[in-house]
Amino acid sequence: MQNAISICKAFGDETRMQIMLMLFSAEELCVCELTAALDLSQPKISRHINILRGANLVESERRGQWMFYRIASSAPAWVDALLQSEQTQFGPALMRANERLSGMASRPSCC
Amino acid sequence: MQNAISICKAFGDETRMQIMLMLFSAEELCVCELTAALDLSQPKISRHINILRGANLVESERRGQWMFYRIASSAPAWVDALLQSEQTQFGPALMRANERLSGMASRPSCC
DNA sequence: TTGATATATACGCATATCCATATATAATTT
DNA sequence: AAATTATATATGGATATGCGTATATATCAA
Repeated sequence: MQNAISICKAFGDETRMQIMLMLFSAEELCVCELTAALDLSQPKISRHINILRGANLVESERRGQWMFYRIASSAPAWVDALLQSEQTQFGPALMRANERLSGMASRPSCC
Repeated sequence: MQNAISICKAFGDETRMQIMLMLFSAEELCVCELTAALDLSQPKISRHINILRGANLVESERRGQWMFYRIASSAPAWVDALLQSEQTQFGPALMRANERLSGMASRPSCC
């Protein structure tokens, strides 16, 4: 499914909204980075990321042992507008998440 | 609640998406018009309209025995973009709904 | 007040969703 | 191959959501 209803269902959960907002501001993150940033369990992140993938909201790419996720380029334009608008509302929580991300030990530095 | 998560939850259901699309194209409709247009039971329409109201997506106004609903002016801009985009996808179904609405006997002709 | 029409809500049930925990798979390193 | 790290999935249980039917409330007309 790639229709608006599935997309809205995907956005209708705080964890998934937070994941999307993190990907929106960071371009690309792996599961362990999201786990650290949002201070949530790894299975929880994986499970929710999978739902976002089912709604075609994120694309994945394996690089070594890491799975990197980013917002799908095929997402409708209003998704961008939504995230832009929410970035403001979620401000404080997002700040804290980004601080945790910065403070993360041994961040997968890419290749 | 008036945040994006509640709004997305509200949009994450086909009946509610259809109601919103009808209101988007018709400006203002009462429950019995929605019931006829979408060919759904009255309690079902009422129940879903109430959820839309809880998400601050619609405003209501009683006029005589009828309750008229329209899309809330306070809705975020991306809601408009979403509906505009969905209007295209839902095309055929919306056409049929509007035909049923036109064919409705004794439509509440206002005031 | 009685009856008719429009709308809202309550109830019981089926299904979906979310969670925490445990475990499986996959890539990497030694 | 064995150990380690990263990620995905399975399981059981709690809560939420949606549905149909029945009923309550509200407005109007007579």
